[in-house]
Amino acid sequence: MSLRLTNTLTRAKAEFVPLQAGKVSIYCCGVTVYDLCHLGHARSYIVWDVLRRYLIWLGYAVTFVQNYTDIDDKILARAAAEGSSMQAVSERNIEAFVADMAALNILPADKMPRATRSLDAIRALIGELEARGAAYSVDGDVYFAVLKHQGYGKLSGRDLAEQQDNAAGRVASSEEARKQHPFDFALWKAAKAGEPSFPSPWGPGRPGWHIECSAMVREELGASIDIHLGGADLIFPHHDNEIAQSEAATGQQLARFWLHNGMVNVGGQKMSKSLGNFTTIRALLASGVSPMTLRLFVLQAHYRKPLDFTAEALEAAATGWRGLNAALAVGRIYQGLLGWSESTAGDLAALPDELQASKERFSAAMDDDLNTAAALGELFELARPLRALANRLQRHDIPGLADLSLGGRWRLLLELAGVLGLESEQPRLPTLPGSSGNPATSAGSFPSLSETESPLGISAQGCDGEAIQALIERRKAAKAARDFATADGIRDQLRAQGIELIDRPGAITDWIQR
RNA sequence: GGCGGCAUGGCCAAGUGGUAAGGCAGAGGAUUGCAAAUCCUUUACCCCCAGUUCGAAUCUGGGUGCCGCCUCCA
Repeated sequence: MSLRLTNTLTRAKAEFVPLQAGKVSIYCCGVTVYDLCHLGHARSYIVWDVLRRYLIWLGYAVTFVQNYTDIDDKILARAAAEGSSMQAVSERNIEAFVADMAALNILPADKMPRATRSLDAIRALIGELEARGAAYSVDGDVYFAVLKHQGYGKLSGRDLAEQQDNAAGRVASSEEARKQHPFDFALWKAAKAGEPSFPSPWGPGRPGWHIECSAMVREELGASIDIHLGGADLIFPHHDNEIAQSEAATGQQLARFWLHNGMVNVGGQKMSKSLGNFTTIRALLASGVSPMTLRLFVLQAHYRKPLDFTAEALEAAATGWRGLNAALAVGRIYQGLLGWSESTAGDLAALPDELQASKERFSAAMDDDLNTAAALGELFELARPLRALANRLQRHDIPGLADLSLGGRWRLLLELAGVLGLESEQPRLPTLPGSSGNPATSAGSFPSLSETESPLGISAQGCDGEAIQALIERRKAAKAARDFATADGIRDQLRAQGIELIDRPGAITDWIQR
């Protein structure tokens, strides 16, 4: 088995072979930091995070570089609107980006260059292009001459001659007059009055959008890299321009593999700022959607296809994640009872045939152009017996020998889920009226099972377990009196607060936080 | 107009020549005072037409519908 990826450059799946054995260099187009990230960004960076995790799992040493575009018209506009500076807007949104990515369990890039800190490399690259005759300057602007570059548009499949007519009229006429060809694009823009600018051989100004990526790739990873990532909306013109700039300067192929993710749609239309149909990552998380639910939602579709964002689909992902989470968490919650730990529960080097086959199906799915939907199917299959075990333990059934032998399955599930960046989440803390608990003390500990506390151990974790227990006692009394209306009322009341009561034999009632 | 992509059960979504994964929702059963959870069982002539083939959701041709890019965009 070997990893095969769809390469936009050839529009075909091809076996992935890195330039240097055992090493993979990846450049991922980052965000323009003029605003918060939305679900479209989340999808893109989740799937590329999975690509990266899978390559690491396969044993590659991966170097992952992702840029911040912190010079841009929109950032300037935002700064002007709020009376601050380009730098202030950028810093704020970079901070938000880092927090959002961390919340989604996306591994931070190895290097995160910024346009404002890469100006030397940018100016040097523009200078080279000019010297080679691939670029020309007009009144402080510098443009790339697309006609001078053999094969311009090869990524998007655009033909300059055919495209010329369509492009005419789409560009501001004043700018068009200065260009030799309508598709020529700015490498350097002369400063306008009142805007921040940087010195250059062509006069004060700032870099065009595309050039920063070419410069950063070369500076951080070299002339030729293994994989270049981005959203499908970047194919043209951004990536075509990037290829033209880099290859005109170095004479080498910029990237061997170009991977592009599909868009997130809302009501069949692309989520975008201009349509106003976007949901920011933090708004979604603040609404109670868990990060892992979002990952599951994204990974249940193939990365190249459009993904429709609906409340229903998200709800389905949330329910699905709850089941998967139960299986992932069982070994940790009942560690004392089962004697499992992540390092000792079963030998992953000598898996029984059934689990070995499962692992191979997972790999085969991932090898096939990151078929995460199929890989997830395998995870759910692995999880089923573990969910059943979790349920029995929740009801205080004593685990038998067959249950204990599920340790290897649990560890395998943990490992494969980890490749997708799915990790079991601790139950969220209940918030009860009058609760004065201190959530800060609750992290990380899962008490072992006992007769006097909830099996999930939440009663000891900073919420008002006594209040809940008192209600449970009242309900128990009501049930004994066959006053089910009162009993159900208490259960409904707690449910509204996110507490689920579970009756089990012996007139014992457990509760867990949803 | 040019380039590219997609159409699979109520919803989401895998599946690229051999009689349709998985998730959600639904139905029946076990369990339950009722729930919740769990377990078992169960729900598809794969947009249309024609063709290739012993055999097609999967290949070819033609339709129809939808989406993305061609301006900033993950």
